[in-house]
Amino acid sequence: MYALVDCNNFYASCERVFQPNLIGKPVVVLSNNDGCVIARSNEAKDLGIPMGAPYFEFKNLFIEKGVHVFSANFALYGDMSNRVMTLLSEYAPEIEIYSVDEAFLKLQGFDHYNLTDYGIEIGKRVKKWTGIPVSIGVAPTKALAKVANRIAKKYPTQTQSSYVIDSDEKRIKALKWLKIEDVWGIGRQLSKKLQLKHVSTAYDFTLLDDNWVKSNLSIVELRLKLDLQGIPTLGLEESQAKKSIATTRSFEANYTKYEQLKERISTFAVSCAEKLRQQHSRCNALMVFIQTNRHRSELPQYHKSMVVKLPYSTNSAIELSQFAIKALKLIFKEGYAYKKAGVVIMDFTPENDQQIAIFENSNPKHIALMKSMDKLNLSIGQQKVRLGSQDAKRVWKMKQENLSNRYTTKLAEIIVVKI
DNA sequence: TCTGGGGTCCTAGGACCC
DNA sequence: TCTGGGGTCCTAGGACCC
Repeated sequence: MYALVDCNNFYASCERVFQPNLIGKPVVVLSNNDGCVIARSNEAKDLGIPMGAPYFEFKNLFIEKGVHVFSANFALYGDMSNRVMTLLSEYAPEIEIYSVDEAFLKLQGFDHYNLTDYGIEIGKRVKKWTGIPVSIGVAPTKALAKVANRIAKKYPTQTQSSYVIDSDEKRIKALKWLKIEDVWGIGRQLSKKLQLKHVSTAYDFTLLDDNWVKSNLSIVELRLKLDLQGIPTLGLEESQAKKSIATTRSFEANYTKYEQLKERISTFAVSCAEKLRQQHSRCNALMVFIQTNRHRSELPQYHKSMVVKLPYSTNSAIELSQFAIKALKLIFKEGYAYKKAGVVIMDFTPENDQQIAIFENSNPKHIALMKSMDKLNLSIGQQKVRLGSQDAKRVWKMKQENLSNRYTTKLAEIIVVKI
């Protein structure tokens, strides 16, 4: 059996751990730049606030309804996530951390356990030790565990939020209840396509012909279908090194000058390089993109990206920044108001089996230099040591008007309890 | 005025090989 | 007049997830 443990309204719940007076009240968390809503407490959902709601459109409603608003505090959420995952890994021999707020546990050798009770026990422990409420779905396959989790979330009883699908009757009942567009792996396009075939529930989907699914949709949907039928097809995935790493941002204002974008692109490349060194890889290609504001269709639009194959593999911030700027130079056009840009690095090779190129190689001196840079930034603060091409005067700032403290990762911001 | 960020996988089609 | 068959690799674009 697989258990899917999912934190309820994760970011909103993280904020509530440190402001328990907000329990029972509507809470939302905003994206970077305080752009749009990315997490909502149940009370906020009940007010009809949709996922992705633009803050500026909903600001008045928030004030009127007393919604508590937070800017995204990813340092806090990341740390809280680690705490939850560490705890969960004690409850099963194998665990797949599926996202920041979700994990699959493989419950092998639990034949004599009451899995509903086991789920409740996990939930209680996580709540008590981290303050985060979770829902738990248990079933013979991953896709069905997702379904069970939805039921646990939707119908929590007073003290528990755990549901087990352990018979075919329960499986069919659950699948008949679940709308096709709510199935894990069926997004907007696929559900539209399926509805044309008169598939409106997950159960209808499992009745389709395998060949039809494979040839009209794809192998992915066929695997999903089998998994929903109770035939384990999706296994636990091992955590592996990333295949691409991205740093992209929307800007608070529009940028029209090349120099402004150059600074941003350089900083993004430096940030990618740092993440790359953390996983001990080098990259062999990078992509740079710039784009205007797609929400301003009355303005001239321009989207452009460029992939650069590197002449040698590297994880040096200096070299990646240089290549990224070269690419930017080629795609930048005057006369547009740029709103967003990013750098994506890909095609990784391990740090320590570097191919020596014939003509050009990564500067070997950068290895020691990057080590020092990482060490300094780790001890004195992020981005304290920067390249000359980066924001020397710290002009660039993200809009974060309602940022909470980094309670768990910054000593100066630790929670104070008055007794 | 103001609309996020970071990933994965699959498919189709083109280029190329013998 | 007549123009094969079987592969691999790469890329762009699209779909999905959180």
